[in-house]
Amino acid sequence: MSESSLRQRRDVDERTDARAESTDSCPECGDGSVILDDVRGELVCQGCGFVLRNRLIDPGAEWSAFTHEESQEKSRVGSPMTEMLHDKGLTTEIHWKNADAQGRPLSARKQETIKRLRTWQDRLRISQTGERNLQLALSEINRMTSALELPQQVGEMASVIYRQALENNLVQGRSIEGVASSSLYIACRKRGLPRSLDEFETVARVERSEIARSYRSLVVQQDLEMKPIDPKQFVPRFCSELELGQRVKREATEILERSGDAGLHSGKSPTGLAGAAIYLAARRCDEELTQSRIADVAQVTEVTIRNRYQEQLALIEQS
DNA sequence: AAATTAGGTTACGCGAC
DNA sequence: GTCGCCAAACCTAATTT
Repeated sequence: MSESSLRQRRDVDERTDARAESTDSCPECGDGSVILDDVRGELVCQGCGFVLRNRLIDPGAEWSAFTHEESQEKSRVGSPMTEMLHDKGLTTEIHWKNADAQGRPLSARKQETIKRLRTWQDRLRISQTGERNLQLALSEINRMTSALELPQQVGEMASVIYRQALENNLVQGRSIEGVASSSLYIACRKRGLPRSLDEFETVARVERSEIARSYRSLVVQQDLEMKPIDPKQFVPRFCSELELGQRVKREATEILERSGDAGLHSGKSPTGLAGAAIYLAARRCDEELTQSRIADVAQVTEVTIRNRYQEQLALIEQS
């Protein structure tokens, strides 16, 4: 028996849940000789051949390592799959640097070879129709995700939305950047981390109206049911930008809760509503906050803050 | 700083073509 | 599809409290 099969045997023993199953007795013939066939991924009875479970997925690494170096050496695992690269990060990367894996420079002859390989690699990767389109869109999504300081997950989601739009020929006739922007905009809202169109405009390469237009068509054509933005979702972000306490945050959320129930929200800009609620909450909590500062953060004018503030104040006071 | 006011801009829905 | 129009929300800017 070779060394590697010895190691495999030990791996099986280390999989505690698998071992627990393997000590169970077979429901068919009644004796206790159920074993794990880790090549086929099945639990089988040695006596009668009955398969208890198949298609088991081994959640562990397929090798064992006891030191960090060993783990580095044995790992054949690459980067995780990501939606944010047009090939989901699965094709080969050829580094731009003319050096081998140890960092030594390549000979002139080798450099020529690598250069040719790079050319072919690029052609292979981008050749199919639509791929160029996708690549541009995804790098755009990637860029804006970082610029807006959004978690990677949101970018991944936006990429999925964009792929679907592309499949359904919705990108035709409008700009790639526009559809990419609105994909991210939709992903933000779906994840409950809304960014206003104004914020998008500052990082996008297209106008606000264009983002809005492709947003509309995406929502309508793809049957993405979008609920209107809940102003409450802006509260945590605005409060932390203004370094306001937890009390203000809670109070503001409650105010929005109530003004929403009273039907004060329809048609009004959610950032304005959130801003006014925070302003009102800060006053009630005796925290320092001018209209001009909150207007700045919420990206509406002081006038809007005032108007919403008055409405909310009237509602709070009558109770 | 906050409020008030006036006048201009914009996005949106709707119907006509 | 797009043109034209409307009403509401918001904006800017000037002025007052």
